[in-house]
Amino acid sequence: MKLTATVQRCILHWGEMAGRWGVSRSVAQIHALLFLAPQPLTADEIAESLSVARSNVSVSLKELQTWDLVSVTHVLGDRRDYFQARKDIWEVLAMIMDGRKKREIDPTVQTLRECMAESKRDHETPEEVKERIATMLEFLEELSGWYDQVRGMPRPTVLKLMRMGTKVAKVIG
Amino acid sequence: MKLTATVQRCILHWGEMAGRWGVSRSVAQIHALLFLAPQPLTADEIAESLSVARSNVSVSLKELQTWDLVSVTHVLGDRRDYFQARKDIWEVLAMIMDGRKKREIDPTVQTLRECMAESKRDHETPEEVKERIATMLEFLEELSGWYDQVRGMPRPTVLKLMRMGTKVAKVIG
DNA sequence: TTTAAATTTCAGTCATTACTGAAATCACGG
DNA sequence: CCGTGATTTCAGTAATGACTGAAATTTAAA
Repeated sequence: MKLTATVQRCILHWGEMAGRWGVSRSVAQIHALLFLAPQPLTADEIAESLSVARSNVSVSLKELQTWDLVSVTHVLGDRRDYFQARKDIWEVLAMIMDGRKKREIDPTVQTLRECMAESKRDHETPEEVKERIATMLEFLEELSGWYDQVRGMPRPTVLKLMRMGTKVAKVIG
Repeated sequence: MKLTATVQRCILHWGEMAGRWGVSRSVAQIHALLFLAPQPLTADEIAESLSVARSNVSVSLKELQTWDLVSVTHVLGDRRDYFQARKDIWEVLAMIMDGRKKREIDPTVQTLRECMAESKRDHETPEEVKERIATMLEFLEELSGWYDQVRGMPRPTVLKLMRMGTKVAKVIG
């Protein structure tokens, strides 16, 4: 499948951003391709379009599926898997945020809890330091709880809140 | 400087998270150390505490300063630089979010704008695809603007909003 | 059950990034 | 402006992570 210049540019940029986003270049490029593609693509088509090894595509698609960003479909009379990406950009962001929270925040909260417990019978560590750890743990837990609450809201509500911007602050005084 | 077991544990965890956060292990460890340290430290103390090369500390501290997470102080009659980290966890998060926005979102908005402009005189790319790019650009711009608004609010207001949780939605109907 | 297409696994290679240590530079006191 | 201590630069090396391609496995039609 030949890609148009505009599409290529997007895919390449996505790939360049990959490092900063904590995924490999291939994963990002494949996601960009599937996100833009009008119809689902087979793994072979993806490999050819992006000039990467077929096996690389396989692994990358697995990762995109663990992020819940890509799913598999089939066409009648064709044994091959067809892959498609979530097209709703809002959902895409939500999936990425969920993933980041799970991978970046949750393990840290876990570790900090253990550190707190451990520090109970630890008489070397200065109180000040223990307190700093405690504060940080509280903060992360509060943030985490807040995120879950917002995630639980219906999307139009969140959008409305966002669109009100600073006005919300005035309304609630 | 000898580190207590609890402190060590925190620093090591921070280091392990580093990859996912898009910084090097050293940068993360140094940040953790300075964040927990009761008083500012010299580069040499840091290098020794963490067993990393002095030059590595130098480079890492530079990076932490570009993130506005670490600053330099001095003590009278001592030519050495003393480094301290922001202790306010809220501020720390804000700095990290600012940095991520600047490095991850802003360049993407920029590129998408260019793609849009380019796609005007591009007759190969299907309308559907162009539209998808446009939608994503709009979304990122809206998100970006919203973030700036919230960043501009006084901290107590944001905290109040967060603590209200889902109640906000009910208040504004 | 056989066969062939489709997919995945994995060991090895390649590329990238992080880190070290020596040498160069800077900054200040004398 | 010389000398000493502090800091930075940078070339080389080490460590890490990504990618390839061949072999193994799975899947389903015949």
